[in-house]
Amino acid sequence: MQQQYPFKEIEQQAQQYWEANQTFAAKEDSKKPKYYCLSMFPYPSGRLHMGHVRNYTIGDVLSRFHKMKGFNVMQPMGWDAFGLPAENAAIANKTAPAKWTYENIEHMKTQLKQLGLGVDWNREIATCRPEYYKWEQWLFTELFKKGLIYKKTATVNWDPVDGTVLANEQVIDGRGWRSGALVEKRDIPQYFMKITAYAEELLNDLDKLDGWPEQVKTMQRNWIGKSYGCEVEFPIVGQNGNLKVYTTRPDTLMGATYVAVAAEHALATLAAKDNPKLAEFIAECKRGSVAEADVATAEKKGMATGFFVTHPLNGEQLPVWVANYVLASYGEGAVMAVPAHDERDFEFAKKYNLPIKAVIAPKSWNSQKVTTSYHTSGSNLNEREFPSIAHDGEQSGILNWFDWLDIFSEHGTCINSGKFDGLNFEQSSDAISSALNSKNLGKKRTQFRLRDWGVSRQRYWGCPIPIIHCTKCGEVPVPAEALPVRIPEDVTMDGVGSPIKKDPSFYETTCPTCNGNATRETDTLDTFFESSWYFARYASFDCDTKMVDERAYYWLPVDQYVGGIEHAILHLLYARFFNKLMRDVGLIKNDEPFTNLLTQGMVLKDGSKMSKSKGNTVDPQALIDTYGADTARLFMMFAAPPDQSLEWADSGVEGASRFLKRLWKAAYEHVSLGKVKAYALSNSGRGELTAELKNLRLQLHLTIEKVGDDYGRRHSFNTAISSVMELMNALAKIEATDEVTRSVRQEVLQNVALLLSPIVPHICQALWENLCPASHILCASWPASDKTAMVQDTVEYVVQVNGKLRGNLTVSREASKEVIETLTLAQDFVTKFLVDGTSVRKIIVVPNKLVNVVIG
RNA sequence: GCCGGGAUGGCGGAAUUGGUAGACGCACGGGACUCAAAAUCCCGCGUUGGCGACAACGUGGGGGUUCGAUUCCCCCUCCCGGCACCA
Repeated sequence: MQQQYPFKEIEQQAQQYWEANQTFAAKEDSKKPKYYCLSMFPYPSGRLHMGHVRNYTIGDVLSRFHKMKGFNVMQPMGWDAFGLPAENAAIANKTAPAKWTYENIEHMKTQLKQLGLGVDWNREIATCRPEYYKWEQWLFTELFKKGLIYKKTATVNWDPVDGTVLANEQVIDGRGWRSGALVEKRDIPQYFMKITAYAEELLNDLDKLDGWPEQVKTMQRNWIGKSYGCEVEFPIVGQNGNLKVYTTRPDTLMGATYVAVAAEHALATLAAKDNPKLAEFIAECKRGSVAEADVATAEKKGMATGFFVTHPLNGEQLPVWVANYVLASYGEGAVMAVPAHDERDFEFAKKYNLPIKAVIAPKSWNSQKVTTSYHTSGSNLNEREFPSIAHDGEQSGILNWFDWLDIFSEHGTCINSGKFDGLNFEQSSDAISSALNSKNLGKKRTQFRLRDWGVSRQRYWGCPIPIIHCTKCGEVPVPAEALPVRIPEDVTMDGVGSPIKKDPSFYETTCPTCNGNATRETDTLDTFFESSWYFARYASFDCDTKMVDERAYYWLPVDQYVGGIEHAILHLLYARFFNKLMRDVGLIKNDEPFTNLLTQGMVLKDGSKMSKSKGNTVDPQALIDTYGADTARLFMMFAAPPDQSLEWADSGVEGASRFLKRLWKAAYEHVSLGKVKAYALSNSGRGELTAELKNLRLQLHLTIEKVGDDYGRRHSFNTAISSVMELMNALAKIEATDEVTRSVRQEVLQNVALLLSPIVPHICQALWENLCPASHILCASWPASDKTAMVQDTVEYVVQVNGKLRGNLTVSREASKEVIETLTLAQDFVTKFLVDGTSVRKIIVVPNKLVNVVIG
């Protein structure tokens, strides 16, 4: 054994050993419980970043731990290889996106191998390979035939100067990132997947996902957004037909004072026909990005259309406005505005002097005497008198208008609503919807916020959409035997549009149905398409006859999925959707793809996400070169719990490296004294252990329990490491070299190697070779704790007086509550507080923990 | 704007079910070793007062529940992630 910790040598040897022995090659084996551990595959951006190191180390720790626990583990790896950055790099470097991508994959694969991941590289996939995307093209055609994919127009960001569609990311402050031109919204026909047909199941099945973080399930629930409301129709004055809106607050219908439609709404278009000012306003609304965050934070603007609608219940005529805060894509693209009970409507009404009419009061308010209708043009808006108002027992005569509003976006009791007065939310919703129903002007309806998934992209570096357009036969899916539709890889990118859109050899074809001249679809699929089913392909990575074969029955669902919290909604929802689609075409049997989910936090530097644009990246390669993979892995796992963001610190790496050096040194000094068998009770006939060694063994076996629990249940790798550090600190204090001490030291070191091997596998394998030359660490299983070593004779209690720590009390393990109370009251640090006629009011004893004496 | 998270010493974090706040590590200070430095080892290290024993304060801010709150409830501030074409 070398005296210095030779990390380079150790890591190379271990990695060669794993490769030569195919240590991590996964095989179906019904005798063992399977454990499919999947980390989100990387986009091959060029070099590994710290987020990758963190993600893949977490996955590797869990994989290796479960392997030791006797599971049949599969940990695969692949490449999410289509995407926008390849096109940008290709334009910048004048190379083909494919070449750039394949070179990046080669480089990053080398880097990943240096991390020492227990990955089955035989199963490697890259989504840009025809063997892979052939199958999603096949699924696309199947779903198209089933009617689960359809075409409709959708809005995109259009750069009028570059003549290209821009991603939301490429729109900066409403302008194209390259051209600087004002971006326009443009409607083009695109393919959509009917994810809304699965909305109910996607929502309900969240309840089955006990192994998912609650926050992720909540985000998905809110995203799917099932709401119970009412559709209301407002007859349009002087026109045939009604303006339909959807509302979750039918109880406020009597307070509606105007109706607002999106700029894209048909009524807006109609009104703009002979109203140039309105047409200009609509055009203005259509400038800027389509991203919801931009729309929602924009200043609220609107313009009257000149149309009026009739209130379905009270017959009042309400103006129709075009408003930029109404989303065309949600509900009906039109809303009834109730300024008194909706903050956005209120802000809008104030700005444009629209009436505000309060119709809901908190439950305990005296409704009859409340004056409720005001116009914002009044000069004394901010101080209104509301006579006889009692709010939850509190008397108040004057209310600020803004307080009034604050109170009233919640549910309450109807006021100023005629026959609905006095009804609560549920009652008035029922009564108002049935009133609408009887007039045939509305009904109850559930609504999802979730929209169908637009999968068309006007880009080159993606999977071609397998549709042929024939003037006679229409849209014809490419027959299975003609798949894949290959994306040509040898292209030049000029920055203006997609090369395949200008390449007749790609798009000119014949119709599979009538054999006449036809053209191929030149849009490609959203790259989320590829990442929505790769987890299933790993099980059947080499199957060339089916998308997935019966091996998927064995491996699926994924037992543990690990990836960034930023994927909490989109990727994870699409993958769940695809799992159900594949189930429904008979490929797999499970309902949900990922049984357990661990969402890792970001790696930050100076408080913000490491990114090239911010220039605050730390290259993991330098870290591995200087300190080795084990140090990199140890630091990553030690610096923060996996689900929290991790602040990068160079000095912390130094500390991790120091610990491994100390560990190596401790083993070296021990081994250089010669062989010794690990202490165990069965061969303990060497007399009583000293108290010191007994305590060390107690700590060892408590640590074994804690670390197993931290890995398996808590995923708390940082505390697992710190408890092993404490154990090593305790071991370092023992200097004796007699046979018994050495046997206990051997026991500790052997177990430390096992406990740490999921995190720092290379050094642990080398330590084991030296500690136990006859065996191999990969054959060793997870250690069991020795219960007899953990029996303690005494218990230490914390003693509080009035909740403040005042001392400690050591009692025998069997001491009764009464004995503990008596002993506590005999302590000086308790009695000194018993002065001036005070007495003991109460004694609280928390078994094995704490005594609190309440004195008063 | 909406949805979801987060905030604890100089720093990263610990406290697992309401029960010792600050484990473990970093940084820093002192000491040992050394001609010296690095490395290594030992000691100290929330704030304030005190020679000390000890005492008071202390988990983003304000309120509440409790014998006891970093933990539960209400309100607020700031930061992070997502918002459907970045992946």
